[in-house]
Amino acid sequence: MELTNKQITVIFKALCDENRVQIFRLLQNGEKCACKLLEAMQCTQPTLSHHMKILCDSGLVVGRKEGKWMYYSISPEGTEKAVNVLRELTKVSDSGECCCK
Amino acid sequence: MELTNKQITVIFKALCDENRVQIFRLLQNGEKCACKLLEAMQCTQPTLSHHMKILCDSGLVVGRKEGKWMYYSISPEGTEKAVNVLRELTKVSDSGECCCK
DNA sequence: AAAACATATTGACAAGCTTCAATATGTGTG
DNA sequence: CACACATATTGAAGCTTGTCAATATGTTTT
Repeated sequence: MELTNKQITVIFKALCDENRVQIFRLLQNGEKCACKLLEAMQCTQPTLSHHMKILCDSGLVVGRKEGKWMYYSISPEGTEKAVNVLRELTKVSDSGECCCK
Repeated sequence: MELTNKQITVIFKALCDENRVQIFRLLQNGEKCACKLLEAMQCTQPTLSHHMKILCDSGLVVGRKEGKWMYYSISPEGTEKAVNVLRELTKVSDSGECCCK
């Protein structure tokens, strides 16, 4: 299953913002509801909602709705996939020399 | 050695742009000089230079100067570190439940 | 059904990023 | 030393992203 360059950028955009990195740290000890995340973060509710959308789009985080609450957690499948993508993309085959040498 | 949130974003910004993802693909089969990369990419020389700077800043790519040529390659140390950072940041400890539950 | 609550969406503005033309720096060559 | 060449830097334009106030949507409670 090959990903396009575009799809790859979507995954890693999750980690391109300090606030979103902070959200990962908050989610490390398990699922958290949006209200708890909002308490811990220093931003408004719409801003948090925006970041959570980007995180979910990346596949690294999954959301689960329960009544009026929204629970977010780190996706083991998503993160495993991200690690594999990173590994693949940075794997060196070294099958040749550059002509300029 | 703990990284700040900011430092983590610097690493993954390397992979937030389609062109830079493309550059990784070009570097996968070994070190390449800037002129070869420029040939393969569809951008101007200053733009490539800018992307290479971001890639080097991330630590995922290293540059080596030889005469008037600049050779770039994927850094095994940098990529290993990035994988570890990604693993650490997305590791779930699951040491508690959210209060809202 | 209305009120209270949690989260999402919209629209606007500011900050940051990508891109290029022009120019600068540094290296080898005649 | 002057010229050609490879790459880097600067400055400006356009696009994208992050942020917030205001508002909308959907859920529970009274």
